[in-house]
Amino acid sequence: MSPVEGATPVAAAGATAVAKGIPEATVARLPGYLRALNHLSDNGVATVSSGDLADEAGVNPAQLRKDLSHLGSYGTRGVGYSVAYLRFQIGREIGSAVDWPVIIIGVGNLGTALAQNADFGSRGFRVVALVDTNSALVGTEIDGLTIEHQDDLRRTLRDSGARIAVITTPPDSAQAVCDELVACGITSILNFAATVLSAPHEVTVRKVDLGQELQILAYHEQRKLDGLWPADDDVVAVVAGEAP
Amino acid sequence: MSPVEGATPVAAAGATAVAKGIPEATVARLPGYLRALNHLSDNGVATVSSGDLADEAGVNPAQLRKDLSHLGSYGTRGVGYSVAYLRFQIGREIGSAVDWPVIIIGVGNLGTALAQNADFGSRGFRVVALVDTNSALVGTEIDGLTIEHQDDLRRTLRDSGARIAVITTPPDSAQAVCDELVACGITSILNFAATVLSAPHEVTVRKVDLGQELQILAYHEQRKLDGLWPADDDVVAVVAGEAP
DNA sequence: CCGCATTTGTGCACACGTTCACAAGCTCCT
DNA sequence: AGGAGCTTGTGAACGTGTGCACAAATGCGG
Ligand SMILES: NC(=O)c1ccc[n+]([C@@H]2O[C@H](COP(=O)([O-])OP(=O)(O)OC[C@H]3O[C@@H](n4cnc5c(N)ncnc54)[C@H](O)[C@@H]3O)[C@@H](O)[C@H]2O)c1
Ligand SMILES: NC(=O)c1ccc[n+]([C@@H]2O[C@H](COP(=O)([O-])OP(=O)(O)OC[C@H]3O[C@@H](n4cnc5c(N)ncnc54)[C@H](O)[C@@H]3O)[C@@H](O)[C@H]2O)c1
Repeated sequence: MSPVEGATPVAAAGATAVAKGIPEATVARLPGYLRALNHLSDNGVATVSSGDLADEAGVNPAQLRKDLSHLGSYGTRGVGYSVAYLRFQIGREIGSAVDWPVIIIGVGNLGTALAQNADFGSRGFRVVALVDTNSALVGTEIDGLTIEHQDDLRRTLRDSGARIAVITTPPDSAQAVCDELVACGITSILNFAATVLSAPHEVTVRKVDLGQELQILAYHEQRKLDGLWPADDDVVAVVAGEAP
Repeated sequence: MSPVEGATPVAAAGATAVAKGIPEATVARLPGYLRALNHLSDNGVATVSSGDLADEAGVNPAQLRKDLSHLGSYGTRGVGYSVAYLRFQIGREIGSAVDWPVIIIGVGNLGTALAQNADFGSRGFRVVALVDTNSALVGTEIDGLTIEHQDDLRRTLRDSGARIAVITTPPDSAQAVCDELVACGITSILNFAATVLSAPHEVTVRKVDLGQELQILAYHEQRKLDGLWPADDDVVAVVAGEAP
């Protein structure tokens, strides 16, 4: 589309896309597309059609094309999308080009599992700090990272340069931890505690509630057992990550 | 509303509500209301208005009322909702009245954390079986539960009576595990592996992808850093769990 | 017994998200 | 060079979700 576009995908990179307004629903699906593209790339696929990519990502082909159209026209009619180029463009758009530094607050069962999870690295994130209040934990190491005390949060944040915080404390402490993080300038929080966090509107807060997910499953399971199934014909295979 | 309504909420229980069609978006919020109600109940609150409950659950009051109206008319105009009664009704609707038996496939970092998580019990779920392929793990115990071998899946499912399966295996194995579960009659699956699972449409599959959540956060964080913030005035504090 | 303050339940309008259907554009083959 | 066969990008229809605004209903105090 641009006058000169080399074989190397990097050439035609513009500013951060349309600069404004990618629908939230689209943003929520872009990571899925990126994962699908990585998978295809690993298998040596160089070009992919919207249909095939949509299958891999588990969405409707029209939806995929509309989503991608919000980033720009990166496909070629009659051919499809260059896997490498599209991967680069989506990666740039959602900021997976850089390695985001992440801090984990609350190194219990879940916090430890997250800290040891190798998956994060391949997705563009790096755990750079661990914080807890339990003095028995402070000072010990996980994967070469020393656990710091919650009282030193501000210093730990400054030293590590973390930009995204993950809260894995018990629900009671979550709001207090959130307030402290916000006071220290953190504006992106992922919360695993089963509480609604209130934060200033410029702070992005996302929640992952396992219990909630199970309860939604239980609702559907109960309906099936109640014999209301398969009374109607609508699709029930639901894949959620954000809201349906 | 019903002619005779005793102090004990159990009296007026009908069939499974309107029997059909509670919007999916509402279903996704009901667990949150239930949690809020439990919290209020713990604090000795007996009656609550839609405004207060909405605050606790982090939603719009009108939304809350509309959601609840799908279950029936359980409030009293001029007064509000009985915490105990509403809790009972929502619990019955989403099936949290019973203790759902859960099986966890893949007892690694994450699977172990989930198995040890006491939260589940209080939300109406009980881990009744653990399965793995790693022979070093099979036979060992976690919280009094012996880890079974994946090859004995069918027998383990039958013996434990599990109705909901949680997949915490590496992504490569997830689809195979899913297929086996479906073949054994499981119709509700929660998947933590970063893959899109394909299953028959009568099987409900939900996905939790931490990497995806972080990437969505990273997108917003990048926009803030890019100085596109606070250029516009719209709300950005997003709380997700399902999808929008 | 009546009027007032309060809160629910819901009709309605709007915004957002999804899917269809098709013109525009590309490649390849003859 | 030209047409056949695909595939993208997008306008338009449709469906779902959200939030306002208000009538209906309840309790209370005088
Ligand atoms: N483990 C799971 O599988 C799971 C599943 C669903 C939800 N959750 C939720 O995730 C959260 C963590 O779960 P967990 O199993 O790891 O709990 P956990 O009790 O094992 O760990 C909590 C950790 O947080 C630390 N902590 C407490 N207060 C703190 C504070 N103010 N600042 C810093 N650290 C603090 C504790 O010392 C402890 O190490 C809980 O809210 C739980 O409900 C966990
Ligand atoms: N640990 C985390 O915090 C985290 C975060 C995000 C995503 N995930 C995802 O969750 C999944 C599990 O993560 P983890 O850290 O626990 O990994 P892990 O490697 O620690 O555990 C995986 C377990 O699954 C078992 N397993 C492998 N194949 C199996 C099969 N066919 N049947 C039964 N069991 C099998 C392995 O023996 C192992 O015990 C992965 O897909 C990972 O990407 C984990």
